[in-house]
Amino acid sequence: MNYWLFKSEPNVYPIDALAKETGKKTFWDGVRNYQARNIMRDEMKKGDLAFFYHSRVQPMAVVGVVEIVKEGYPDHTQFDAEDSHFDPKASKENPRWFMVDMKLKKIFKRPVTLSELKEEKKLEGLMLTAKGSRLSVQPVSKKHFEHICKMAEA
DNA sequence: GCCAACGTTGGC
DNA sequence: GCCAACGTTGGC
Repeated sequence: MNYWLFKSEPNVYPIDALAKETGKKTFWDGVRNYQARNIMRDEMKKGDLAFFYHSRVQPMAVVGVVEIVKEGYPDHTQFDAEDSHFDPKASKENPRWFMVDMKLKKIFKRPVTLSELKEEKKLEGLMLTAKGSRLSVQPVSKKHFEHICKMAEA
């Protein structure tokens, strides 16, 4: 079992929105970065857990946990000329972009803020806090995942 | 709103 | 296949 982290801007899609989805799950469309795509297409497995991180807006923090409920499949927005994520080079026979389905597991009562993540020595090597790291879907080690969960409960 | 860091594109 | 130009991300 592997662990991950999704970034989201809360003004676009806050964690609260996950709880309101029909059937309590949502597809994570719109990712247009090859590294992130590869992770969703090839590496994420059903049952994997991931942090949900709020970026760009204060407080920037890990705000909860989601579970992967469906493995990588083509992101339909790439085929839709009306959609802002439309990709003219993608076709249904040859899709370029993939997404997964997730469902909410837990909203932290005490979100773990970015500055806390940076200060914690045990989280050295965490991709999120690495300089210049912008990947919107990224891996988290088991050790780091568990430690951040502990921080959220403290 | 700024801008550093990074990713992608396209001319050569 | 290089790399300049451009676009985007995301913390500050």
